[in-house]
Amino acid sequence: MPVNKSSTASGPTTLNHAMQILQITARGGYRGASIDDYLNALSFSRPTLYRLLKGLKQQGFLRSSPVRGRYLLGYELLVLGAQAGNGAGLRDLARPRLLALAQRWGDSFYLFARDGVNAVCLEVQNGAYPVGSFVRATGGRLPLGVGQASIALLAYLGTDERGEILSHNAERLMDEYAIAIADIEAEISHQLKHGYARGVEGSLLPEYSGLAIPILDHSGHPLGAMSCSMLKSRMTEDHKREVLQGMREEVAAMVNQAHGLLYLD
Amino acid sequence: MPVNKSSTASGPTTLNHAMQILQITARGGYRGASIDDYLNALSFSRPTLYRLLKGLKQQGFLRSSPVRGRYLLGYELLVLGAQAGNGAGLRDLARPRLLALAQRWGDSFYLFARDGVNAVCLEVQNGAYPVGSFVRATGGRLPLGVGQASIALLAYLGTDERGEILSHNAERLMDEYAIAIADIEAEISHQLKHGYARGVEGSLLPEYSGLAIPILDHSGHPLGAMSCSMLKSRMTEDHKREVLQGMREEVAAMVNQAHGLLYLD
DNA sequence: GGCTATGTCTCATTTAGTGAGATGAAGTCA
DNA sequence: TGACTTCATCTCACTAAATGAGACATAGCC
Repeated sequence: MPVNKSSTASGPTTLNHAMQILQITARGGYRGASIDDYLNALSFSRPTLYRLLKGLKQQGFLRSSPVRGRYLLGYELLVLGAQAGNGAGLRDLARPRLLALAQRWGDSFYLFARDGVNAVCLEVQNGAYPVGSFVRATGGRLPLGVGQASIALLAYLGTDERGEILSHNAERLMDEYAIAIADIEAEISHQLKHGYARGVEGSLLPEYSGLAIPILDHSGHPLGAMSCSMLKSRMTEDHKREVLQGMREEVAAMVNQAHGLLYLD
Repeated sequence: MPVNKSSTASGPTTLNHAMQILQITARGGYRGASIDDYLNALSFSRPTLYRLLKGLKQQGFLRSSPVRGRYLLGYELLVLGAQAGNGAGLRDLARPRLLALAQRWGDSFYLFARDGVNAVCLEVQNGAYPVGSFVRATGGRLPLGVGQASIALLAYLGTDERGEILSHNAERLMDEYAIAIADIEAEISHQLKHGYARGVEGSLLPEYSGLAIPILDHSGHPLGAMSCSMLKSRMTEDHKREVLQGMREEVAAMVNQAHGLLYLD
């Protein structure tokens, strides 16, 4: 199967080839990809494949698996990824705060940012209580609309932009998550009215519930969202109020710290 | 200044150019890089630079900063990086165990893997007690020789390979960390004799101490190392014994789980 | 020791990326 | 508002540099 039929792939072909290789490798998970995986999915010749594999290995973007003939993603990606997740310095600011929240309340707390039509998880801190979540770890990506953090992010975008995103995601939201656009819009209203998001109930994870609040810059644009997730049975009114309060305090402190850093040259 | 004079950069030039761009961007931290940063450090023309920037942006490897004319690392790197850190599935196996250890003992626990002449941090779980560490987060990299996890990794490599790594790192270890090769070798002996590593005391972080144990596959090769870090004052004999025991149990369980997964096709 | 699949090499071909400079677009500051 | 600076794109000729075909080498495996 082709790698990503929707990618319009205009740049230098070598670059596209290289990225396709990385995507195919990533798709193999911890087992990586084999030569045949590449050759089946790619449109260029074997020597070229090997040339690119070699180049990517030298750059640290790939490494060879202990199993001969298989390739894994290289640790350079991990290093760059760690940097990438720290957009606007948000992650560094959030990490200790998520930890504090998780330790205090025992629930699991998340930092999300917008990534095009998706929400991407920049940081997770699990608490002592067991939890189910759409993302298992840093780097997890969800279509905007799924999960409470999505709502918090969507709510503070321009109406037109939000509309584009939602119509782009509509089919996927319905098919994969059984979430309707109208319900998302209702929750966005709730977010705007009450200052926090609850997420739309879809077909997945029915026994879990969550909360999210946006992280806004001085001009009201969303830098990210902090969210939490817990078993529904834990979400009493009292607990909800307490956790929300805790999250609000941490986010307020973060934004304070951030204003000293952001947008400065 | 040039990006990386030591990298022999042989593959397709476009690929190298692209990777240089990513490295320069990463070097800018959360502020990213500006056009001039690129043009000063690179050897190709401005149109080419823009072409590559465009291509990298389309692939999600870069995104433009809210500040016009600056570029940040893209979230695709975060996603791939998360995958890359899960080599052999180790990270997924380790995460809940690190969390359990951190919650139980309050210290900070780490998962490391070897990355050439470096050790790379695949996962961190901080505990309730404050801690100083060489790596602040996932993706942190240290020259092998620094930190207790390094010792645990080095100890189970072949003698010749270990020698190459150490002589490669020797200068840096001395200059940046005030660590001598002889001391590292002494700690390696300790690791081999007692089954755990303590790390070599260098010039940095004198008030912290740590422990590490290797994660070995069936043939005795190191897949990674689990380590912990704590204030020296917390490292009583009792606490040390308990924590070591806890780590050993978790690692044993991990390896058990892993053997079902590793090297299978 | 043969077998299969991985990885490398050579070389002619020409695609496809490149540079120089001009042009357009987007902010910025007076 | 309008001049100015810097970012970003475009055009086009050029040739460097990536490519493909197929032969060759190497490693693991039975």
